[in-house]
Order: sequence, then structure tokens, then C-alpha cells
Amino acid sequence: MVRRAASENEGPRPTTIRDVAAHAGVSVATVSRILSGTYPGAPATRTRVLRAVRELDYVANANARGLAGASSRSVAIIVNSVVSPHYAHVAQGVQTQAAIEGKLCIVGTTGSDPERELATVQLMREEHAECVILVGNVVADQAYRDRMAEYARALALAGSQLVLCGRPPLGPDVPALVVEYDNTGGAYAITSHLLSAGHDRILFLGRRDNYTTPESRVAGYRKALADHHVEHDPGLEVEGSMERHEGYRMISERLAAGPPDFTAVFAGNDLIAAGARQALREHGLSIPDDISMVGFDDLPPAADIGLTTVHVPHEELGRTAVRMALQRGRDKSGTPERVMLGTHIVVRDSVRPVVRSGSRP
Amino acid sequence: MVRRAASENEGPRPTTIRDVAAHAGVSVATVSRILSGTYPGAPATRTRVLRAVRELDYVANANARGLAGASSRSVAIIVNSVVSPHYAHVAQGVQTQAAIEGKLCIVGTTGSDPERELATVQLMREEHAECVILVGNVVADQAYRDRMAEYARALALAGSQLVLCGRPPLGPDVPALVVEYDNTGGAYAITSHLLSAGHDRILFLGRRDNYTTPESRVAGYRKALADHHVEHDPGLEVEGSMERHEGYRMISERLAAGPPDFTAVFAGNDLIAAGARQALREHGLSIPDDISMVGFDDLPPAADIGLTTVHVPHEELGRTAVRMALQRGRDKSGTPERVMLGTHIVVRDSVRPVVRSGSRP
DNA sequence: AAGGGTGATGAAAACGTTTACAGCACCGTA
DNA sequence: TACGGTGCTGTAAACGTTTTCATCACCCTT
Repeated sequence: MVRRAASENEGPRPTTIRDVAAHAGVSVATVSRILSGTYPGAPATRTRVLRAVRELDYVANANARGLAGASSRSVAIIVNSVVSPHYAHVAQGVQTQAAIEGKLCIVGTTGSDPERELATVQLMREEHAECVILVGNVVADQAYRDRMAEYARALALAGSQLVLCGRPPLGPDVPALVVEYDNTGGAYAITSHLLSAGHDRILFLGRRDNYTTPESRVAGYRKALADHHVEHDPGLEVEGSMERHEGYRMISERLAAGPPDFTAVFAGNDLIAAGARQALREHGLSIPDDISMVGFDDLPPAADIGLTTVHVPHEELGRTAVRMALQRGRDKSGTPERVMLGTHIVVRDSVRPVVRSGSRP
Repeated sequence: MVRRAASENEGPRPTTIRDVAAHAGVSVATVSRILSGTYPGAPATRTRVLRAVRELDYVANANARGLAGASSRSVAIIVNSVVSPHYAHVAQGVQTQAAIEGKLCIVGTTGSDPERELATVQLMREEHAECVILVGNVVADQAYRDRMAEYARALALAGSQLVLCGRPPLGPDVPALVVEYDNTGGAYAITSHLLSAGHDRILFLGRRDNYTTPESRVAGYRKALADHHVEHDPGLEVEGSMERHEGYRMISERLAAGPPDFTAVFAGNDLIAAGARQALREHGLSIPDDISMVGFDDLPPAADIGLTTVHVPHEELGRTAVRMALQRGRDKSGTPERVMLGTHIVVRDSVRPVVRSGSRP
């Protein structure tokens, strides 16, 4: 808040809409109207204004614009971490769509810390973004649902729209949009792929109860077993989180306890697969000759190691989230509140048919 | 801009500082002062205000705050793409430091399109972030320098601070900060590592003139050769961009032309290394038994394929950029304008000493 | 030629903060 | 007891837009 006397020139200040108006010989209202595209305006005036804008290198002040009630020019996304490939791809999708719509993207990271998540949501509330996209796998208990419902209402009050991305819906009376992808279907399909190749001892890596994503994947795995009339051995479901070193640990511990009692591995995601693969190799087991393996996500490591996996439309998730939110901002009624995107298998080279010893005497 | 009659209640509206003031029985000025921490205030008042904030679930309006002249609460970063690991890690560093300082992070992506870069910078100018961090490798011509200088001045005028991250400085009179890392030093060190193992035919993959990053890496490579008195064969420098498929292409084309005339490969970055490795394998050459290989960046693919490489402090780049910019915002004079972070070799398992045929008759 | 409509423009009131300035009570000192 | 000082607090003026409402000029119809 620097006071400036007319005579005392303390350096240039940014150009305002008033400068543009003066330079073009019109009122600020006219400039505002022409720039926001609300109003065609007389061609002559229009030209003069645009020239003034160019000559003065004017850009609007987003704060003033937001304050005066115009719709915000930004969307927000909250993720655990930007370096994790899944989040990075979703963020990329959000970015892309935001750029197409001429909007900016605000990113917040939580490091899976609920405390920081709350703090970030508060910051987003301050910012009045058009929507806040919350992405990622979470604990699916009641406390979580309550917290999300609270976020949704607070954000709605601030003029934002909460979008849950890859999370389950909260309930009918919570003002939140949901974009999911088909975890269960993908897991079902790829488990069937293994079963068709004759594998009936499939080790599932990365079970984690109460976490929505691994839970859905396990569900697809079990359903496929059941539909193929293969007995379900709970001992084949190994608990662990969705990280590379966890995949390494799970296989190492298992093989330390004895020789493999499985012919195929279904890794909860590609990172786990990469870690598991390394552990298998260190035990002299190669993929796919000794053990078949599939993953989930179809992220960079998968192509590198020739992994058959389930493709998840990461970027499309982000883009859809933005599209839905903005469309809903325009037309409150006609837009769906929930969308589920499909997943599909990508076949590479990590699965071999089972050779049954003694089947050909 | 909805008009509200006192009687006609059209749904709740977000709490403002006025509501808080009324609820606590003080003036808005007092609330503002206490919340911004400018002023201690009387303990009793303080308590009352904070309670009112809690009870009404008040969060400040960032637009109003920004407009009224308070320093912005956000930093901005512009990258080519969020999914590219290098950018993702820098962005993560920016995120982390921003969160520590209680600030939000605005991210823009350009897809290496100068047009979009300009548009993004304009959006950032509108946003009045405290700093705008521009990261990435670029064409190092005069047009680029002019454009950057223009950005720097425009942003400075809008109250922002331009920070160039991993780019060379622009000149003394341009208001920009620079955070670099030692490309040449790292390339020198890892080339020396290969030379010490007896390799004197080292294929450099990913030369690209006028691009700052590969240029610096080639420079380190050449300097190491010279210092070790190894003749420099320009035919060993292969042109290509910094992508995985380019590494694949470069090796494939070379091997299609004849048997390898090199014993080691210095890939311009880890992605090139991954692609090159795949091409070598498809020609029946394995690493490190047949060919030694080193990379640059120390990003995820490197650990997976056991690649000896140069570690780049990606996250630290981002954090340093934010720290420098904010510090400079506080204390205009005392802070440096340019910082160079060190790089160092990470030895894994992709280099073997040369076995000279005939050296032991 | 008068009247009604239409389209472009301007004046001014918001939006929700921060902050300069002024006021006011209270305390310790002269 | 009067007086300057010291802390708190309130009043009100910015900040730069958008938007409502009013005005004005002009053209088409009758």
C-alpha cells in the first residue's frame, strides 16, 4: 500500500485497466467488457482497446477479477506426491484440460498426511478455485467419509466443486463429483488371463484391507478365481503397500521361507511388480520362464520390463475430472455426478502357459 | 454479484472477516491484524477472535488479501511436462518447500511449446505469485535470451521474481535468479570413470547443439577425454533428443551399420540409456559384459536397470529455487543471484574394465 | 416525421481484505 | 493533578476488477 504523489515517481507500477481505458479513450467498463468477451462492442472501439492492451502490455489482475465475482480461472488438484507416476499422470491430464480451457492449475501435495491434507484444503478454500480435485487411494472408514463430506460442503460454500478421483462416492447428499476407474474389472480380466494360461496358484501381492484401491483389485482377483472354479487360498494373498521395495520384500520373505508354491504373481501395481521381479531374479527365477507375472497401472516401469498389465486411463481421469467440474459449473442439473472409466489388459511378455509335469507321460 | 435482501435468505454465503468481527465483538481491523500475525493484540481479544474463527469455520479470501496488497501466498512453476521424471522431481521440491513456507504452488505446463510458454507466463503474471520458476533445458539462442529478459521484467513489474532453474544466466541487468547444477562436472567425472576402466572408445548418445543441457554434458565428456589424452573422435558423438525411443533409435541405427566400434556408452540421460540398453540386448549384447554403459540424472529407470550414472539433485533444485526467491523477497540485497548445485557419480553395475585382446599373449 | 426499439457506452457500487491514521484508555512520572 | 507515553482498537481509504443501471445516439417502422 504505497502512496504515490503525482510528482514523485518511484518506479513504474503495473498497468491497470484504468491505464488501458485512458489510453484507448474509453471507460473502464468498456475495456472490461471487451476483454472478458462478454460483449462484442463496436468494432472500432474494440480495435482501439486491443491495441492499447498490446501497447501497454496489460494483463488483468486475477485477484481483483476473482474478488469482483467473476468466475475463477483456476482449478486445483491435491495429490499425495507429484513424483509418483500415477499421480503425475492424473496431474498431467488435469493440466492439459485446464490449459485447454484457459485455466491455471494449483497443485497441493499431502505426503499422505491427513494433517497436511486438511491444511491444503483450507488453502484451496482461500483460493476459490473452480474445483478441487482430490485424487488417490485412501482408508475407507467412516471418519474419512465424514471428513470428505465436510470438505465438500466447505468448498461448495466457497464456490468450489469437490471432485473425488479414483475414490468411491460418499453418498447422495454430499456435493461431490466422482471419477473412478474399474479396478475390479481390470483385476478380474487379468486374473482370467492367468487362469486361461493354466495358472491356478496365483500369488497376489499388495493386499491391504480398508484401502479402497487394493481392496477392489483383490475383489476382482477373487471373483475371477471363483468364476473359474479355482479354490481360493487366502495364504496366497500377501499384505503390503503399493511401493517398489514392498514388492521386493514380499517376494524375498516368501522365498526365504521355502520354494515357490505359486506359478504366477499378480502384483497389486507395476511398482510392486518391478520390486518383485528383482527379488525373483536374485533367487535365480526368471520371468516368464519360471514364473509368470502381471501388474496393474501400465505405468513406465511396465514397458521397460515387458510386463503384461492392466491399463488405467490416468490422464483421462484428470481430464474428465476437470471437464465434469467445469460443465457442472455451467449447467448445474444436466451433468452426471459419477463416472466410471474402463480399464483393459495390455499384453506384453511376462506370462507363459503352465507346463503340467506328468500331463504327458 | 447477487443482491441479497435482508429478509430473503437465498442459502448460506461464505463467512467473511466482517462476520468474524461481529461474532467476536471487535472491528475487522483487529481481526485482520490478529490473523495475519502482524500484531500481538490483547490476549483476551485474541482468544475471542480465534474462537470466532473456529466457530464460524472462517478462511480468508485470497483474492481480497492479494488485492489489498498483502504479499501473495503462492509460488509458481512452469515445466514442459509433469510426467517427465526430472520435472516431476523438481516440482516435488518446489512443492515441499512451498508447503513448509505455508504457500501454495501453481503449476503450468508448456509441452515445449513456446506459444504455450508465453501464454502460461501471462497467466502467472495475472496471478501475482511471489515467484515464477521456469525449469528446463532450452535452445540457447539470442531470441531465447531476449524472451526471458522480457519475462523477467514483466514479472518483476507484477511483483513476481523470475527464477531460472537448470538454465544459464541471462546477464547482469536482468532481474532473474538462477539455480543450476553442474552438468559439465558430472559428465567429466563419469567419463573419467569409464576412462579409468580402460575404455577409450566411448559412444556419446544424445548430442544436441544449442541446447544448454546436452551441450554442457558433451563439454564435460570432451574435457575428460582431453585430460586423459584420448583422441576425440567426433564420429562417436551421436545426435538425438533426450527420450527413451531416441536411445533405442541411435543404437539400432549404429548397429545396423556394422559391429560396435565402441566399448562403452555414455547416454545423455537415463532415459536414453534405457532405450539404448534395450536395443543392445536385441542385438545380443549385454551390459556390462559386452558393453559398459553410464547415464545421467539418477532417475527411477536407473536403479531398475542397475545403471551407473550421475546423480542430479532434482528436488534440491526446486527447494533452492523457492528458498532463494522468498529470501530475496524479504531482503533484496543480501541474497545471491546465482547458485550452482553439485552432482556426483552413483556407481551401480553397468561398467566393467576393458579386456584388451592380445594384452596377455 | 414521430415513436419505439436496439446497441454501445459510462458512472458508480460492490467484492473482502489490509493498513495508515486517529482516538482512547491507562500507566508512570513530574 | 496534569502530562507525555504506550498499547490497543476503530474508522475509512485504498486495491483493480465486474456488473447493474441509466443514458444516449441511432435506425427502422408507421
